[in-house]
Amino acid sequence: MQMRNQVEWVLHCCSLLAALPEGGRLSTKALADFHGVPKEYLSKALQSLSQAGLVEGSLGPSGGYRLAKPASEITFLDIVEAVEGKGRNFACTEIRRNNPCLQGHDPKGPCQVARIMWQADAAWRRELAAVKLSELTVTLERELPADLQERATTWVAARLGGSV
Amino acid sequence: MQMRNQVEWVLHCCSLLAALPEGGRLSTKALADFHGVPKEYLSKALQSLSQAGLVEGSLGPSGGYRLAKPASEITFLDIVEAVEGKGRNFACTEIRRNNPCLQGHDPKGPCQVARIMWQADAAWRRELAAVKLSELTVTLERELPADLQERATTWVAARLGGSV
DNA sequence: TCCATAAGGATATCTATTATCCGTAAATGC
DNA sequence: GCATTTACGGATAATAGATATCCTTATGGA
Ligand code: SF4
Ligand code: SF4
Repeated sequence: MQMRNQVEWVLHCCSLLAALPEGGRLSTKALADFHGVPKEYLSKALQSLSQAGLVEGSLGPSGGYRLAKPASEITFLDIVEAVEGKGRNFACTEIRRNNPCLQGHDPKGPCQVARIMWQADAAWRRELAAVKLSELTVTLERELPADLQERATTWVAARLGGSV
Repeated sequence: MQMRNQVEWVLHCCSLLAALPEGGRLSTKALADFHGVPKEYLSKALQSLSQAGLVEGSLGPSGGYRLAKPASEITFLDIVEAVEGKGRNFACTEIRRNNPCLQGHDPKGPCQVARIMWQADAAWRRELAAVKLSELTVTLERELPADLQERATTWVAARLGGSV
């Protein structure tokens, strides 16, 4: 039971987008190069973010992605669910209905087993919902020594799109 | 990101084993029939439980499984981890090392992103660890009307192994 | 007009889950 | 002893899901 790699990718991407100057954008290509992941596949993940209303894509040269709302209004849960889906991590396949000696019984609603598993799932989501993207101030970049941090900034600046 | 079906299966199996009379056992076949799942594959899951020290198997006719310790000393987390593994649900693939403009930097330890994801994972496990198998008193069976509950009891009794 | 880009459909590749099969060894009853 | 029943483990097949690539379309900017 492991999350997709896309989750790690988009978290890094969002962290980068959040650090962009006002009005700036980054293209899929730039994001893919920066993180060393396949561009086409990352594109799918970014489209998921876009459909979830977390980022906005724009076309044409100097196009690319930017956050669709302030980083303080985006939570980790938003990002994770955009890529991973909102489905619970415990799926009940209703095996109780297969029971040979209980045919004819039509149980209504989930049982205690499912309730407990879903409660744990809810705790996980609650934890993620409590962290805003804007709180991710100590990102990959910020944890770097100053010189490397600047190198990254100029690398990004050289590829900036949008109306900066 | 979904858990295996085996998790649902073994939770039901443990619930059944916990309700067994002292010294009683149930074979893989009985457990598979009761839940309507493939016997051979369920067997793998039960072997996982056995290796985790949660249940004890015994050979020969009237053999089968029983809990290896009191239901009050087994948590949901024990059961889930036995089948699903102890690995975290967020795997860091260290994509930060792919970064073209940060070569030569050797980051030590996980970043803030990973820490947050792992914290949520920990919350999920904490929730599961807080529920003992013995607290699962309102199980599938107990939520049934009395007549069906008795039918299930006799069905199980007819297949009981061990020294009852 | 031309190019760079997001978006989405189709499809291939790879990996993990699900499932089945068979052989071995131990316990039970005869 | 002997046949039967069972857990256990290895090998393998079938299926679903994640990963990755390719191609087409529409749009915005120069
Ligand atoms: S008894 Fe609970 S876990 Fe089992 S199939 Fe029904 S709802 Fe799902
Ligand atoms: S920066 Fe964090 S999430 Fe990204 S690769 Fe490193 S440890 Fe993993």
